[in-house]
Amino acid sequence: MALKRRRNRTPSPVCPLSECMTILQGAWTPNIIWYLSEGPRRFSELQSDIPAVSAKVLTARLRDLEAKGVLTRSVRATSPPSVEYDLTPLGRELMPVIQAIVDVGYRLSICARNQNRRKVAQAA
Amino acid sequence: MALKRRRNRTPSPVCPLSECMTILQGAWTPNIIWYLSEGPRRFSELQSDIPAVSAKVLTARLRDLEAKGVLTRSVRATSPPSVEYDLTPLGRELMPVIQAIVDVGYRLSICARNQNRRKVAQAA
DNA sequence: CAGCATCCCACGGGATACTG
DNA sequence: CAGTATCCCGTGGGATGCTG
Repeated sequence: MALKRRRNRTPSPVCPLSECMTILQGAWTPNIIWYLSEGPRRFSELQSDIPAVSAKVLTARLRDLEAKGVLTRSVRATSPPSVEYDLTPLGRELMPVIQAIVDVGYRLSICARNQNRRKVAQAA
Repeated sequence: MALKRRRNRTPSPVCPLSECMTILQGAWTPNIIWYLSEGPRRFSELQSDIPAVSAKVLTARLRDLEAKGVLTRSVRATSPPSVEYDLTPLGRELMPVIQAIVDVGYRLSICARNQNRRKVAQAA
């Protein structure tokens, strides 16, 4: 940060506010939390909950969230191995946040649509 | 979407929930909204509010948010041109959301730190 | 002042194949 | 079942330089 040799790799400027947002970083993170809100779920269950996500990314996001204390990962050493993910109390506190985003997001998308319509009308 | 020729460019799988999150997409978006919450602000003011952001990105995010109806952009055709950005009512509704994320995020970071300490203790 | 334009890199994420 | 490994691409974003 002090000296920036050419083409600095910009390690992480990130002010405090952005840092907080990293909790919900990753396109699938909110969905994962959402589906876990109904109770603990196994890896494959999450995969069918969110079919579009790849195993790699699902693993990555789950590990991230685990490290952040949003959820817990418990391995059951059964013959077909099974792993269960569950929200921590703290993770559960994210629910209203996500819900709020969904709410406002929905109204914003409607608003944007209307504005587009208006623009089209003006253009005509 | 229907037929996927090899190496599909995966246009945008995005389930509804993720789509809502796109409002807050971009590392600097929450900060921009945050600093606008205290009232309308000019481009250069936002730049000094968030020194780490580049002009390019700031412009990009502002345009995005404008298109989404989160804020308005008003050009004042003065001799030193000045542009003011202001939150829309809808944009202002994002404030509690961001605040909530900050709150939970703060406690999560503390939690993570404690866990690290615990792990270090175990390792020792 | 408030931006575009250009270049270039890092990283998130998809696809596919393989493993304990 | 629940991943890991590899490869590859698109995009977000930083740096620098230029303009109305």
